[in-house]
Amino acid sequence: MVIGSCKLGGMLLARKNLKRRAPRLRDPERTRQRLLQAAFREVYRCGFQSAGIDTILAATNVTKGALYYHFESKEALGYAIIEEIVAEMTRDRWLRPLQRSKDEDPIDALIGIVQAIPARPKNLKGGCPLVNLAQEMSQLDEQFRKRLERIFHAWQEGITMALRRGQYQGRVRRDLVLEETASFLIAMVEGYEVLAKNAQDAKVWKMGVRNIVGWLSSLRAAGNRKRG
Amino acid sequence: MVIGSCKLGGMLLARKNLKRRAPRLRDPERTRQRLLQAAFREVYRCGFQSAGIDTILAATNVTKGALYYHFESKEALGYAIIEEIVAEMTRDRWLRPLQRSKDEDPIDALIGIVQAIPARPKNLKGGCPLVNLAQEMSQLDEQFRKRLERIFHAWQEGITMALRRGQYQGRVRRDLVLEETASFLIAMVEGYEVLAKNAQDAKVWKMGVRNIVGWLSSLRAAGNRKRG
DNA sequence: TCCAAGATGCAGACTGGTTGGTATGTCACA
DNA sequence: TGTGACATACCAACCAGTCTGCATCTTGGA
Repeated sequence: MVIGSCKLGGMLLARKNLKRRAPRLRDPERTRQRLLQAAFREVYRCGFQSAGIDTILAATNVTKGALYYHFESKEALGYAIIEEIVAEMTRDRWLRPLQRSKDEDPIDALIGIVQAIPARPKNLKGGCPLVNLAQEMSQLDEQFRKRLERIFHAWQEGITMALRRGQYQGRVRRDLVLEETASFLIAMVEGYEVLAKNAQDAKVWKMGVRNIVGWLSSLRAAGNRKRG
Repeated sequence: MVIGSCKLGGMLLARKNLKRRAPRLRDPERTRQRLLQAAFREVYRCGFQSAGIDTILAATNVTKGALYYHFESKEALGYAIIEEIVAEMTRDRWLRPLQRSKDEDPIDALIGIVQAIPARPKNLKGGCPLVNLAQEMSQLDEQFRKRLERIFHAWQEGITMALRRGQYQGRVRRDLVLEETASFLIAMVEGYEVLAKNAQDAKVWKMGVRNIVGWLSSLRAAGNRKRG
């Protein structure tokens, strides 16, 4: 909804209000953001190929001219969704929390992250935007695939680095191939998201979280057992 | 290609040749099968929504009249793909091998099955047909979702029963909740298929298989350790 | 055994609606 | 007064689905 209005936007708005009273006529950056957000929602609902330009426009009260002024084509719009929204979501949910947990146990951090993944019906039914797009487009459009691949890579790298820190701290088992362990975690999370999406049942997701958390606990180093 | 011509078709053909020389004019079941196979391939390539009826027809040299004689609508065609092709693939790759391995170690059987999942570039890029359809359609069409759900359920049930047998035989750990363990395995397989599909790299898939196999080995009962 | 007649299986032109994209005009703003 | 930021009418392509017509097959009766 209003998620898109970032701090920068607010600042620009304030600056304008000092100069002129005109509140928000001709605010191209805002228009672009609204289009992006609406496009993301539409793509999240129907997939990229079936997402309708007209539907996006109807949802934003923006006209076609404006859209094609800001984005060269439907594909370009898709690329922007990946790079500016999907990538940001991954950073927000995974990478930053992992970086913030500098001195904590990375396994605790990962458990917290997995448990914090929202289980609202809307998210459940919609699945993971990253997986949705990868599933649909990676085979059809190399441009899509490369951009998605970057996100996957960053995701895996973030987990790997956190686990490496944990190894140095003696909290994570030494016998693990960390890159593979990170991929394994990602595969589990995505796999369960697919299952839950199809089942449309929060229980399925909760079961998944339980099992993933159990598996994560098994990564602790010998002296780091917390609870059964 | 010619997979669709089943034994029944051959028998009918023989019978016909006795009556008249006409080789295969007017063979409705064969026509239906060819349409189904071509439709499956097209849906596998582009997704259901973006699959074009005309493309399917072009691939089969069948006309629109024939298609809409055999299938009420595009959706009906999709349902048939799920129930007759995708479900069959699951039975073929998972359920029957598990049933066949009656007296063997079910964990060995599962390892064999996972390792036997083809890693050809075509399959890698295309991903798992079941997941593809679930990912795309389960949220948009309840009819699709229900049919896919049945397959998932049968899949999970098949694994659960195999593991239960293993428990009776003392080959599988007693502390497992088998239904959850089965779902966990499915989630892992699907998750890695998504990763491999996006990476388009056989190494990713092989790594996945290694890790899944390792995890499967950890399900063995104490007296059933085979190797590292 | 043969033929008539209805049913089956299919051919292919056609349609109405939707789609991404464009061309041109216009208004705000610096 | 020019350029940035739109608005709107328009278009060609596409797409699922339909309709009519026709060949082939099956069936029932003589």
